[in-house]
Amino acid sequence: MRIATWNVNSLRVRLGHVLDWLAAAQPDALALQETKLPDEDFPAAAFREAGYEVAFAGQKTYNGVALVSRTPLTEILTGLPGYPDAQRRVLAGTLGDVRVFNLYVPNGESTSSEKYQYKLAWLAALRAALAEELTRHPRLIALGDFNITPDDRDVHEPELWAGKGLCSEPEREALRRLLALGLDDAFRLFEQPEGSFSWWDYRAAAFRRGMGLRIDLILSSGALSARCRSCSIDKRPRALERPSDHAPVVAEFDIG
DNA sequence: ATGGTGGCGCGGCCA
Repeated sequence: MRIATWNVNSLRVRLGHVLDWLAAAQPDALALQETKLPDEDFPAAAFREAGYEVAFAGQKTYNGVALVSRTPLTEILTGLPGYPDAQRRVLAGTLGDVRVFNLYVPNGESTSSEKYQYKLAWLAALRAALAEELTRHPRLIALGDFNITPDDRDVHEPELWAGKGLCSEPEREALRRLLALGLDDAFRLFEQPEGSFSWWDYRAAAFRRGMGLRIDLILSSGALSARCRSCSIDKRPRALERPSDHAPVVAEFDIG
């Protein structure tokens, strides 16, 4: 199974890029974040014509997540159980015997922001939800825009980012607590080039200058990590005209 | 250079 995640920063603007990428990369499933579309505007027909089923949980202007997959998802869940939230950030479903969680973790802004407290509370609720799901689904993948750099290898200039939002110790600790449930950062199961990032600010020519962060992650439960054959970032779409500020991340698992 | 760019949607928020 080939599965990918991509924060597209408006599916309306990026639909062409996404369809082109699906045709080229041929994933079995793709998790999208920041679709920024109400459900009535979701371009389901375009995906079906490309041979993909769709599930989505969107809203106007902000947030919004979707899963496109070769076979339809079952047991679809939106949101985190016990954590009422108007922001559409979670969409889970089952493919075969694999439970898939598509996540758009709150950005958190700066560490002094109210949004940062929301982010940490949200991550605690996510941890509880994943812990419960893992009791029933030993094969689980949680992927998406985590808005957290796991460690300083994932930061272009760690001294500049030290302690700041996306790189602060409480956020990294929250991520480690997710991993402690029995999940692996699939990217780090393999040797990777230095300076591997998945997001580059639109400003200051950050992509051209290689100034990015790795905040888009694919976490796999141990049962799947043992079958993970590769995990990589596809930077090519970030170099297109009018790109998303994120690149897709892809993992391949020997299952099925 | 305490800025810069982009999406949404038309002023200001969010990333």
